[in-house]
This record gives sequence, structure tokens and C-alpha cells, in this order.
Amino acid sequence: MPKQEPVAALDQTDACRAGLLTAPLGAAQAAELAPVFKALGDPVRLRLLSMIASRAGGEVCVCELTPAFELSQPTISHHLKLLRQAGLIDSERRGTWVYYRLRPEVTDRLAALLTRPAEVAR
Amino acid sequence: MPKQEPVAALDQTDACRAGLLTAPLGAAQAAELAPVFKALGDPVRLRLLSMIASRAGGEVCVCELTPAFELSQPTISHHLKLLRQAGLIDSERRGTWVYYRLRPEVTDRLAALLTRPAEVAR
DNA sequence: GCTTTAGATCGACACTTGTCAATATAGAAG
DNA sequence: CTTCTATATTGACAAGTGTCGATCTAAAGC
Repeated sequence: MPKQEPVAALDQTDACRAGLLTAPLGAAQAAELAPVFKALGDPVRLRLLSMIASRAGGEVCVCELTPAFELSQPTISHHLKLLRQAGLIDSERRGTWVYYRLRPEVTDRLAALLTRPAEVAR
Repeated sequence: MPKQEPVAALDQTDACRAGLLTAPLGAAQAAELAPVFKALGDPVRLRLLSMIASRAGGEVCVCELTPAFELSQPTISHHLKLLRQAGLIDSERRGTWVYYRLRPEVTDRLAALLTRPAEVAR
């Protein structure tokens, strides 16, 4: 399974940019960020991500995800691809099976972007 | 300006459901949540939200938002409507002008949903 | 080699979305 | 009442999205 391109707007090391809520987002940053939120903007993908993220061992076999929905196997595969392209999950093949795991840095960063600093929150 | 329907999945008082990352999201919750993330899944709307949220006085006149983009006035109006329908912002008319403000409860809730509890984060 | 099984990819189709120009509405000011 | 200005709404259209059935690929077992 291929590496995905890094999501620059989510790079923790990127200097002076605290969050969405404190300073106007630049056009470039918005363009990098929007696809990540767009990937979360579908109920099936939200549930997939939630199933993957909440899994004890940290990873879930696709063979467990697919039967959890009343959708075709190609459809689930397509949603997993979008989540992976958004950088939210990672996949690894082991034998016949493919396992997906959360990339917590990305959700952490999203959470930080949506968190208003204490001063602003009063 | 009309009231929007409450976003139940974002209701803080809703009992046993911590976040996306700790337990599998139910289909109903996912269906309520997805439109909010979908509203964030466009670069123009991300920038609009950011401009509104980061504004000192807490509110911004549409007349300041529209010229900040190289898009037609109806297009900006449309994006603001989607953000409002998602519950992310609120609008108030004063005279000829309309002012938008952030609804911080909603972004707070989103941030909480994406935050993994300390134990999970190790 | 063949067969089987797990996933991914392809092609098609209905539905949705972002955008605009044109028009409508709501106040304010003559 | 008429006009002007600020937003919202409407209608149209190209582009994008979610879904499926059909097909392909990769690994395992025979």
C-alpha cells in the first residue's frame, strides 16, 4: 500500500498558525484542510473512522468493516480510500488481508484547529 | 433570520457517547454529524468560518466577507447559508446589514469529538 | 499450474454541489 | 412613493460524489 502525500496544513511543526478560530485562515491552508473535513463529511466514512479508531489493538481488518454496512464491498473500499487519501488512516497488507489503523496525529491536529484558546473562551 | 434546527448529535447533554475515537459511532449519530463536517469541507467556507470566528467583536458584517473573495455575492451568501444550516454560525440583521457570529458550542463539541482521551493517547 | 478468497479498480448512472447572472426582498434615505 | 444599497433567492449548468455490478490483482492452498 502506497504512502500518501503529507498534509502540509496539518503539520504540527508549521510555525505561526494556531487554529481556525483565532486568525483568518489563508487560502492555501484552507485548500489543504478542506479535503480532510470533506472526508469526514459522509456518515459511512465517519462510522468507518470511528470503528477503526476505537479498536483496541489499533487496527481493523477490512473483512470486519465491510459486513458492518449494508453496502457493497467496492463502496466500502472506495470510502476507505478517501479516508486514506485524506491522511486520516493508514493501511497495511498482511497476507490476504488488509488492515487499517488511525493516524492520530491528524485527528489530534484537527481537534487543535477547532479548539479555541482559553483566553478567547473567556 | 430563522432559527435552525438543533444539531442533536452535538448536544453536550446527550449521555453516554464520548467521541468518535473511543467507541463506534452509531448510524444515527453519524448521520447527524456528517453534515457539519461536510459544511467544513470547502475551502471558501473554512475561510469564512475562520474570518467570523477570529473576529474580535465576535461578529462580522457580510459586507466585509464578500469582498474578501473573488466570488460573486450570491455564492458567498450561499456558503454562509450552508454554514448556518450546519449550526456553525448564526446571523442577525441590523438595519440594512447582516452580521454573522460563531456558535462556539458547536466547534467546541467537534473538537471534543476528535480529541482522544488521555488513556487512549497513552 | 489451477482455484479460491480478500480487496482494489473500472465504468456507468443518478444525485449533489459550487458557481454565476438574473431577480427578489428588506431597510434606509431621499 | 421612489430610489438606492445590502443580502437572499432562483434557475441553470458543469463538475463532483456515492453507489453498484463487473472485473482485476494479489496472496494462499491445492
